[in-house]
Amino acid sequence: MARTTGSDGGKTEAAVREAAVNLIARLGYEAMSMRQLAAEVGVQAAALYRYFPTKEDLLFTLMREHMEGLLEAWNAARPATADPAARLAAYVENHIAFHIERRHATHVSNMELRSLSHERLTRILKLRAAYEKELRAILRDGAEAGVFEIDDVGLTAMALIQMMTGVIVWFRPGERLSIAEVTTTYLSMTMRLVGAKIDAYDAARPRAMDAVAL
Amino acid sequence: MARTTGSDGGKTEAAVREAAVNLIARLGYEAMSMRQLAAEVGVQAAALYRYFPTKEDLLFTLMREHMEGLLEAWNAARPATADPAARLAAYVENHIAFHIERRHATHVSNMELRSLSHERLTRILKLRAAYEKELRAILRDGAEAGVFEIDDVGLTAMALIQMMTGVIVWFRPGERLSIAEVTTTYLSMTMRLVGAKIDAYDAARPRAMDAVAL
DNA sequence: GAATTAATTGAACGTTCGTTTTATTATCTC
DNA sequence: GAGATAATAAAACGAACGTTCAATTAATTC
Repeated sequence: MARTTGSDGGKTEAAVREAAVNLIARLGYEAMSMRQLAAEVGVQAAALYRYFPTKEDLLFTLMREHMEGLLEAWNAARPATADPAARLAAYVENHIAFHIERRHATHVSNMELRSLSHERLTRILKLRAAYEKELRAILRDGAEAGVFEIDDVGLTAMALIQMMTGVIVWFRPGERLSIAEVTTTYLSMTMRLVGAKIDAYDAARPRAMDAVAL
Repeated sequence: MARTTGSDGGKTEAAVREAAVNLIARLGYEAMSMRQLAAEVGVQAAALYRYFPTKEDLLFTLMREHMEGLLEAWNAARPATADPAARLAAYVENHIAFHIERRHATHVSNMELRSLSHERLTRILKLRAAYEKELRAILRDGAEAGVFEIDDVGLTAMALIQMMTGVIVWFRPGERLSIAEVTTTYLSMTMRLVGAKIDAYDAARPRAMDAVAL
């Protein structure tokens, strides 16, 4: 046999990406074989090489698009205001929503970095650094404006990101807590952690503005 | 050749364990080959099987001993007092000190769980659950006593553990910050996060007790 | 110092891996 | 409907994998 009826390169590639994210998240990059991935897609292993020249190319593509998607999501969600508390709240909300929605891709991007070549690792880490820099800027502005109480901006940024990203380790959709409840709790923990002077969680929500004492 | 002069089973086994932790942390369990590990120890691959019947046995042994060590360290560091803030401070200090000291082993225990058989995975997760239960008990006591302000004990415990364990991702001994500085900052972030009513960091240190307003 | 035990080597086993090559068939173009 | 192109199957490649086994030598025992 050769080309199968109804075969479509676009659909196959999309199916490969989705299956790869799930398989790598579950088994790990090294443990997933190309034959396993092909079987999941319903295709022979050789067919995968029409879309990705090597296994590492596939991994890198998944990671790069995940990180670019994260930066794009933040650029879309970034509020216009200069208020550090409102910006921090938006950052937290975007981060948690994005990571819960893409748990598997996040797992891959965080756990499989060591399987990339040096050059590609550097490119992914640059994207990550750009994203983290945004948080540090918010924390620095808040600290300088006196609305946050922060010992060490860099260290606090890392602590917050680890805390927020950690959600994907234990969160399972449809269990005890909803995404909204988790986000609310993480927001208040974040605001307390940075020593926010006002109830910035409410202040960050325009519809609740009038109820907040500024 | 066969047995080499000066060869000693005890020393070889210890060398295997140490090399395995470092190699698995750096390359990942699946990516590390038994031949690579043997070369690191200065021995042939077959020699490894005198000490560990399979590669997975080696992994499991490293993980189990790491988790047992963590529980033992906490049992040794656990303070006698009932004061939640003091107990929380002790938990944070012990957690950070232990994890920084054993960065590589922690990496292995956190990242390679999926390479364990179901039965062994369960055993490791039980040890982890026992350790996390200790933190939840502290948080619950503090919330009930009114010295902590906590929305959700389980969620706060997970957030704190993720935040604290995250230290091993970016901390490198001998760089900008010392272990003591990191611990101090994490302690104050923790106390703010749980809404501790008093400066529990100082309260947890007997020598500073008299300076704290109770 | 002979017998026993401990520690290791070197070679080999069967399997699986990522990848390549070639052939074959479906779909599209005109 | 013929020709071009896209999408896949099937088979094969050499390399590397975890593991086993027999042989060999060092250290220990008596």
